[in-house]
Formats: sequence, structure tokens, C-alpha cells
Amino acid sequence: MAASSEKPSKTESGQPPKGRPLDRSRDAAILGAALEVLSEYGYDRLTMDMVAARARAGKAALYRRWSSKAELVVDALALHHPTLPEPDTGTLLGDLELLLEHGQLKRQDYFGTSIIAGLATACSRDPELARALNDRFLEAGHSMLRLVLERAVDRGEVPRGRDLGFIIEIIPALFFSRVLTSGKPPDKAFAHRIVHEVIYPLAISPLPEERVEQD
Amino acid sequence: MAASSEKPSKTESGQPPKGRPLDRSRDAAILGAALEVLSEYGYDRLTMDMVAARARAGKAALYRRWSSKAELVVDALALHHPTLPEPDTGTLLGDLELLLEHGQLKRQDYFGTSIIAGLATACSRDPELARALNDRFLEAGHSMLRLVLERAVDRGEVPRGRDLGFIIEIIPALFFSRVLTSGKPPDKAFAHRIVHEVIYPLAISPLPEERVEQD
DNA sequence: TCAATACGAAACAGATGGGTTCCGTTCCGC
DNA sequence: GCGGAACGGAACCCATCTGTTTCGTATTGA
Repeated sequence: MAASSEKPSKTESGQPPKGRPLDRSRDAAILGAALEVLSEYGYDRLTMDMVAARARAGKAALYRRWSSKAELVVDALALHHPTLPEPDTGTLLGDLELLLEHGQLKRQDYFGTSIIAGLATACSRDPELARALNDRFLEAGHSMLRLVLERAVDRGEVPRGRDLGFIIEIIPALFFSRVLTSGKPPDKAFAHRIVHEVIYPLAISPLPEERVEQD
Repeated sequence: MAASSEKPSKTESGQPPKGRPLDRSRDAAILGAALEVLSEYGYDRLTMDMVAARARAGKAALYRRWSSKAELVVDALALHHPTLPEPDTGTLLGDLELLLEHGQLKRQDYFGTSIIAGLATACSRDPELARALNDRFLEAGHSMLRLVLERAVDRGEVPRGRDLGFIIEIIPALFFSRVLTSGKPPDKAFAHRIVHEVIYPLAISPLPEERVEQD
């Protein structure tokens, strides 16, 4: 939300800018450095000095663009704009595998969850941070998974009536808890096992007979 | 790991202690205050001043017992010692429901996960903290769930070969992500739906035919 | 060439928090 | 009663971190 949408040529009031203009190539370097530090250390331990040092910039360059650490981090999260593939192999298992084969879910979810872990406590204080977090890291993956699962329902692979929300929630939750409890990135084998032994069996399993309607 | 196992009567070297002995009733007050602050603010934002103030104690009283914030928190976690029921209703669904009906999983996991959320980042720095966390909050629940599931396998409810570890991992992960994403405690309805729509279907679903052995 | 401003680098100010010390008081054993 | 140590409370030191300022240099437009 800083000045990233501002053109360097003119100010809002039409005054031609005097002096040396902002070097916009530094923006990406700073944001990238912020994202790196964020994933490695978490929000609380991220310092402006660390970001500046990693971007080989002065702290003044950071504060010329963002007025606070929180705004910098929010913009860094906005930069992290994962493009998920839209798998449509015709089978649920194929779709899920494709998501993993592309390494999208794996890499991004590790990156995302390790960031989320660092941001978790900070979010309770800063609603804007929490919203940016949800938008950038959870929403895209959720809607993609929902699309894949709904097509599987249409094909009859998944029984109609299955609560897709829970299934969708499981995947980031598993990646998440893996990162938190082991501190290690969920590797390809972990992602593969999640699909084959958790998500897929859960999705295709029949509804329990003694299903109760009230909760 | 502080001096909580020490008798106030004598020191190790046999010297009779001189002066006013430690008031052991303050230990619980301080640890309880630490747990409260921990669940409300998280590890990073917990300060020794806050704990001391809430316990109506001086900081010196804290440092007389624990040499650091980390040790105090570890001992506070040790205080939080949930006693899980050992359900044995004869059916998996009954066992899982019993765990919930007792409110044990629900209340403890909320308390636990909200604490864990605050501790998440700190754990990467402090291995002792991470280990204590795992021991106090995850290990007990895991072993109980494993016991319930293994009995269900013996009864034939759960297909032999199902990876129980993943199923066990799902429950705290779901509670966990619920707390983190919504900021609200997972209520009874949520726990009930987890059992009926996720855990139970997943546990009893047959193994997929095209199961691959290598990962 | 000159004014204006960004640049990296570093010093600086203010706030916060872990950890220590001191105070006057209270409690215990002798 | 008396010494010693814990008590609550508060001041204090020290490290760290956010945010500002300054410095010499580089880059723009006029």
C-alpha cells in the first residue's frame, strides 16, 4: 500500500519531480529480501536492518518507500503472487498429483506456511496483515482445490454430500503442522503421501451410514 | 526444570538453609500466570513483567526460581498436564466421540494450540522449548489416538495397512489451523464434524486400489 | 555547472524487554 | 530478639529494534 502504484515521472499535483528519481529496481530487491527474511526468521524476528542488508540497501531507502515494517511486509506478501496451474486430467487423483508434480503446492505451501508461522501471532494484532496473509496464501489454493474437487463430484468420484470444506482445510493444515512440528519443509514424499493416503481416500470414501444430520 | 523438585528443608550439601524459605505457594501462582499470559499473548509478547504483575509478584521472585524466560515457560507448560480419558467403547466412532464428549480434546486443544501458535516461531530458535512443547501437548494426545486406532484395526474397523500416523496428525492440525485462521476456539460442533466427516470416514475407507508402494 | 534528491552506509534517538540490584518489609530458624 | 533470606515493588543496566538523521557520493533535470 506504499508508493508502488505511483509513477516516478510526476507527482499527483502535477509538479515535475526534481532531483534524482527513485530507482524502482530497488523496490523488487527490497521486497524480495523482505520475503526471504520473512520466510527464514518470521515476522517478529525480521528486522529492517536485516532486510536492508540483504538487499544491499540503506534503511533510508526502505523508509523512503514504506512508512513501517508492517507496510513493507504487507507489500512483500502482495509480491508473492503464486500462479497455480489449473489441473484437469479427468481424474481426481491425477489432478491432485499434477498440483504436486508442478511443485506448486509443495514449494509455495512451504514458503507460505513458514511465513504464516512467523506471522501467526502478529496477525492477531494487525487485521490488515491477517487479511493480506489469507488473500495471498490461502485463498488461491483453496479455490483451486475446490474447483478440482467439485469436478470430481460431478464425475461421481466423490460422493455428493461430502463436505469439501474440511478436505480443503486439511491440506494446508497438514503442511502447516508439518512445518511447525518438524521445522523442516514438507518434501515431495510427504506431499505424495498426503494425496495418496489422506486426501484421496478421504474424498472418495462413502458417507458413513449412521450419519447424523444435527451437529 | 528449575528447583520444583527440590525440598525446601535441606540443600544438596546438607547445609540447613538459613533465612526465610521460598514460599512454594508462589510457584503455582507464577506458573499459572505464565500460562495465562502465554495463551493470551504468545511467547514472543510474553514479558516477565506481565507474568510478575499478574501473579502479584516481583520479577526477582521469578528469577529466584527460573533462570530465564524460556525455563519459566517450559515449566509452565509442564504444569499444563492434561489427563486424557482412555476410551474403550468397543467402536472407533464411540471412542472418538467419548474423547470429545469429555471435552478433553476440545478444551485442551484450544488451550494447547493457542499456546502453540504463540510458541511456533520461538521453537525454531529454542530446541528445548520445541521438545517440551511436543511432549506436553502433542505426545499425550497422539499416543491416546494411536491406542484407539490400533484397537479399531484389531477389530477390523480400520483396514490393516492404513497409515495411522497421518490420521493422528490430522486432528491437532485441524484444530490448529482453525485457531490460527479464525482466531476462535474450535467449538463442540467443529470437533463433532471433524470426527464424523473427516477422521472416521478416513479411517474406515478402504485402501485405494492403485496404491503405489514407493513414495 | 548547479540544485535537488536518491543512493549505501553509518551514527543516532527512543522504546522495549530480559535480567539484575536495591529497598523496606515479612517471615523463618536459632 | 536477631540474622538471613524471601517477599513485592521499583529502579536500573544492557542489548535489540524501529525509525530518523547525517554523510559523502551518484544521478537526474535545468
